[in-house]
Amino acid sequence: MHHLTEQELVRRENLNKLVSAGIEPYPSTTFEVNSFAIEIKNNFADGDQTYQSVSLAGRLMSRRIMGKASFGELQDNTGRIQIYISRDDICPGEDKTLYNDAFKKWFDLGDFIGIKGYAFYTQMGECTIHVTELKLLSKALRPLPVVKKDEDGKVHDAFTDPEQRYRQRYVDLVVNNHIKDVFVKRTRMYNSMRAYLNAKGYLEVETPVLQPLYGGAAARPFTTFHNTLDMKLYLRIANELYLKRLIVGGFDGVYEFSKDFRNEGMSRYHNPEFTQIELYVAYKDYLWMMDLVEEMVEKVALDMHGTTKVQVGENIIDFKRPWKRYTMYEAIQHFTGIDISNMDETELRKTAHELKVHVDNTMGKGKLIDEIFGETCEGNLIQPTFITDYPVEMSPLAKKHATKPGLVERFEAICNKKEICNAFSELNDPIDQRQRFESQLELGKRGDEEAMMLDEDFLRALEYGMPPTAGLGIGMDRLAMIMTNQNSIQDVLFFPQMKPEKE
RNA sequence: GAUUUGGUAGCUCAGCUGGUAGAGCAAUACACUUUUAAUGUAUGGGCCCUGGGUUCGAAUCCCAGCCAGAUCACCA
Repeated sequence: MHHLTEQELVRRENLNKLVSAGIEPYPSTTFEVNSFAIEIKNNFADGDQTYQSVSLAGRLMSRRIMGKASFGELQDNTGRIQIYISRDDICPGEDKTLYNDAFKKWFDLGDFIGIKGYAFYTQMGECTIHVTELKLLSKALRPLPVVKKDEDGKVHDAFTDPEQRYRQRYVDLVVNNHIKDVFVKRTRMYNSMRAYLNAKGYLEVETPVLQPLYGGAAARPFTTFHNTLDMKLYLRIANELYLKRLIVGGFDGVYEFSKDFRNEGMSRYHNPEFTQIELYVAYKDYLWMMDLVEEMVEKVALDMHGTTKVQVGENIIDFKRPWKRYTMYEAIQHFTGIDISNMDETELRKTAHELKVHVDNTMGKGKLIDEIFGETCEGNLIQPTFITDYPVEMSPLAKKHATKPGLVERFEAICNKKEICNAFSELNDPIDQRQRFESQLELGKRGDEEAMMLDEDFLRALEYGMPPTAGLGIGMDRLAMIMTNQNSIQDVLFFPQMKPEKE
């Protein structure tokens, strides 16, 4: 129990006084709500016979007491509306306790109240509820930050400290009502994608979070332990290998919104747990998948904003199809003027030095190309752009390119300088897949902590035969950042991971 | 991890080259029946992040640490 502040003590005293007066501070009750703040404000016109018997519930967020009458603001799920309370309306009899003592002294800002009354316009022209019945629904024992707007609309005492906002998101949501919009939009984004994929007939599935072997991506995992099985388990870093098993099993299209966990650094783009959607569709390849991504993301933008154009920071990003497409070699040539498509490792290393790209001796050909691309191209790609045909060394789960040796059939979509999706024609040749795993094991032995594990059961599944399959992963948090114009992943997660709060 | 900025009342923040801790809002008390950042009068409220040091004296200067933000590098 922390030390109580003066204001917390006052609120506890107020609670006791309410109880003494026979007013239950936490009544067990339902309160029938028939209207909402913003709905009334948007629809009520002076003189209308509508909204003459309304019932609302929410927090009391401000109070202006003028003797026997008071104004205040009630904040419900939709927003705020002014309320007008006159003593003799809520206390028609001799007993004025509810107004004189309870409302004026013992209620506090932040308390949940239920009101009944009728809408009207004040002399100042503000849509207001004239309260005829007032009921305390739940007492608040801690003071909320009081954020105010002056007559020019300028905000005072804004609750902006990011640490407090993230740690006490409940306060952030109450006080900074616009924060809700970000999360409502995020859910709308999920709904839009679900609707799109369901309409195509793909099945939403669930696969294990606790995995005896982790796989499907290059990343360091979290480990945990199962007592009864007496075994080490990993929290998944991707769900790719399980979804492909389902394609082996005969589903033509499966997808999963997957909460994944990676034990790596944190930044404004990285949270230890994050969400991806992964989609696998049988009898398709990566070129087909590229069309799907364009179509789906364009639809998401339309569903969320009513237009394909989305403001992100200082840029307007247009998701209208078709998006630009470059092979990785073309992109590098486009932004540096250098054609690296026929270079060997030595020439690539020399080129990297000339371009002032930081490389080291452990890097092979594929990694060198990837570094050159990342340094010279990514930062230039604001509008959604597909980059295709990656070096095979970087893509142990992707199918070798049908016509281009050393490359795989893979693409990423880059948008606002960041990767938003990664997709390929899935490697379904079990012998090739085993060799790729084995070269990953070699990397692991050399100290690469992100190297993949060899998954015998996954190979067994492939040996039973997997149809040609296109696979896709989209970082939902990254996409949400773009679609809601937020600068940090913490702003699109309700509860971003934080260090423990000190006492 | 590197660089950098910050941590003072419930909230937002002042506090200069060291000299008794400040404002607005919130809270408490009183007044006020159409206000709206309500108003007026009065009142209370502080481990100045933590620990060392310099000094007669530290919120302030120095060192170390903790926490957080921003930028950069790597994984989505």
